[in-house]
Amino acid sequence: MADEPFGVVRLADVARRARVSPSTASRVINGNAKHVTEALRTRVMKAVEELRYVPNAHAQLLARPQRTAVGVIVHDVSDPYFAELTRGLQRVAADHGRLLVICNSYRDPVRELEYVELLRAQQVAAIVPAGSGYHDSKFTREFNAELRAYQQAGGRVAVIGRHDIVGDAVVPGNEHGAYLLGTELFGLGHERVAVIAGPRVLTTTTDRLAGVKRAAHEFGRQLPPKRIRYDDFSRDGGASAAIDLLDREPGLTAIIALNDTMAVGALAALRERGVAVPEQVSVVGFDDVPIARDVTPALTTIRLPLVEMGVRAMSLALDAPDPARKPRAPRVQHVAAEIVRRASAGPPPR
Amino acid sequence: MADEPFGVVRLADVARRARVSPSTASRVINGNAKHVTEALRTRVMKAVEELRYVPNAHAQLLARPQRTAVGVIVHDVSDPYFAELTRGLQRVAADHGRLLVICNSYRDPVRELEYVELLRAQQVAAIVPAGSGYHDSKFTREFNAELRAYQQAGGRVAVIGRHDIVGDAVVPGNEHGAYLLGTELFGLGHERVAVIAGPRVLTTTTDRLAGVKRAAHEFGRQLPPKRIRYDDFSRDGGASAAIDLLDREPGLTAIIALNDTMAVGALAALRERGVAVPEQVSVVGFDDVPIARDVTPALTTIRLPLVEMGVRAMSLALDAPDPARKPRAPRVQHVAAEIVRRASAGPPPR
DNA sequence: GTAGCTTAGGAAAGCGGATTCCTGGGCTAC
DNA sequence: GTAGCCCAGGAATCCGCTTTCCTAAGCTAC
Repeated sequence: MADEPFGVVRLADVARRARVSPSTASRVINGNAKHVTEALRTRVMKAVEELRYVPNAHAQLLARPQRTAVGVIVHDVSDPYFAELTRGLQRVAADHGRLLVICNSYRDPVRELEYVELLRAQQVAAIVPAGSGYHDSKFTREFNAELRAYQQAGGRVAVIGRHDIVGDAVVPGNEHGAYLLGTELFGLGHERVAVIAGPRVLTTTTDRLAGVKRAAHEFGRQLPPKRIRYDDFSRDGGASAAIDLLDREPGLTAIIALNDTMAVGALAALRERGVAVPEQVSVVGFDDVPIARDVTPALTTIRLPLVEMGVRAMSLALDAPDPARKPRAPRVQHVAAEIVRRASAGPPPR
Repeated sequence: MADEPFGVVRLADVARRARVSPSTASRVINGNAKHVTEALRTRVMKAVEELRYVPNAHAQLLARPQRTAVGVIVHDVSDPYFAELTRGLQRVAADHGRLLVICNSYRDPVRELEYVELLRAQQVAAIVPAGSGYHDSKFTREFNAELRAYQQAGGRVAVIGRHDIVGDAVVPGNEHGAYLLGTELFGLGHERVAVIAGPRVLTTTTDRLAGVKRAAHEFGRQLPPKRIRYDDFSRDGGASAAIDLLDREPGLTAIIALNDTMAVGALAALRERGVAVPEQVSVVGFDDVPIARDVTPALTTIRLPLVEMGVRAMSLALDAPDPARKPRAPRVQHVAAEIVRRASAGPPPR
């Protein structure tokens, strides 16, 4: 601790202080100390200690191309859906001794593209694009081209929740989950059921909507456009959509929110209006985010094993694929959606 | 698009394809194209396009030491407290064109130390340790030494919510906020007030506890150890602490949870037990996390402007300090805590 | 026509480390 | 006593890119 170092400490500084060559210092630091005497060894370690030397990761990566980080591109980590997903991703990454770089695209396709480039530039070992795809074929093509170039160079790709993108994939049962929601509500006898949907451009919206429509169809019911409201996948989006829907058609008896965050917003809006849930209007969500059970009434929703999905995706990304497989054949894992019945849905008022 | 490239594409490949020297290619790509003819320029751009070339960031950083990323070390991004903080950090980082690397320490001091080393190795421009400090002087010393070495090398450090660490700081009014909580409850006439606290080793716990004690003292009340329960800063921690407290002393009339997540857990536990909030027992939280207003009853809590705190910290980290200042004098910004009265606290039952 | 500039663009020198290739000293073995 | 080995540890090369340095071609001006 004697003399405080100034400026960046480099390997050469350590070597000089230990009075050895950089080669020797490097060997000691990297554990390839087979050919180094104990005396030199300790001298080097002491120097490292005193100078608080940390090797320059960039130089290391250049010299020995060994990719250490992995990247995930999510819409927004502070959204509980992605927070849970990330937790699973992180766990596996950590188990593999990998650093997880988290990128928030805020649902901006351009930013998503930029992040792929950035992660590519960082030489990450794997990229995990998580979250909905976009109905935008130009973008999708671009995105795929970028990803393919990355794979070409040895990068691994595992996608969560998209089906339009190259690479291994973990695909949640969006359509099926929404179908379950529909059958639940129609089964309870609801006739005027409205849907609070996320942005139109997102494939998640489309997929889930399709599930609801299938259920409606099966029950011989309609889901006219006026009963569908598109808004942000956010609490406030859910709230304003609910208000809007109710203003247009006060006779509604059930609302299907296409994610929990929106459902929470809807709940808040209804409470403010003095509409009793589920006595007057039933509300259901999707995702089974942690807070779903803590709002009042507790949310009937579709459980997606979010952490598990993250775990699986990162495993796909990091476990080398079976070399016997056709390299171009991506592995796809479907995860089942199941309904969680809580207090927010009941029979329609009569 | 003609021939698919194979393997990693390097600058040399681009240069070869464009039939120019690597120097020229580099100049074009970096915009230093002053000395390059339009003809060559377009040829290079075309090659970049076709090959989907992305420069190796590590090589770039080595050649032109220009730090581009910033790192934040949080306990857990999926905790809403840190999610909000991160959102603020991210916003400013993005405005500065910086990539934000998020590291989850899961409240493990050792991991925190490792992450500092890792971020140092990555040559990040700034490190933002966010979240509580630890009562562990050996660790604190180590952590500081590591951080100081980083600063020595030109790195910037901005801390959120710790006071025992070098660098600029954003310090929330933990003690004051808790004091407000105390005065609120004692002011309402509660006498048997219990506290659900986070882990003992965290300075945040100590600070907030101190605030409650000050309020108690001011009101001539006691806060005996049996009314303090230490547990994880998590929903389940809050739930089990609440149960425990109530089992020991059924006559409690108010519970102060030292963060919202624990408060939500407490609320759930009480609901399960059939204890009415706030009629029988008042519950208050701390942080004003987004869900605080969506649980029932809506949580009376202490607002910390979390996003704002993130913004400020990252600004401190990225805006060069006034060169006139003494370099060793850290800038400290205090952020005020204010009480948000909602439905979960009321007068004690009589 | 030649001296003196300017400028496009190629060659080469690092950036910080890992690693391969050597060198020379200490052995063993005949 | 010397040839042949082994091994510790130093010298040199390379990773991919940026940038400085330099060369030579194209100008202007006298």
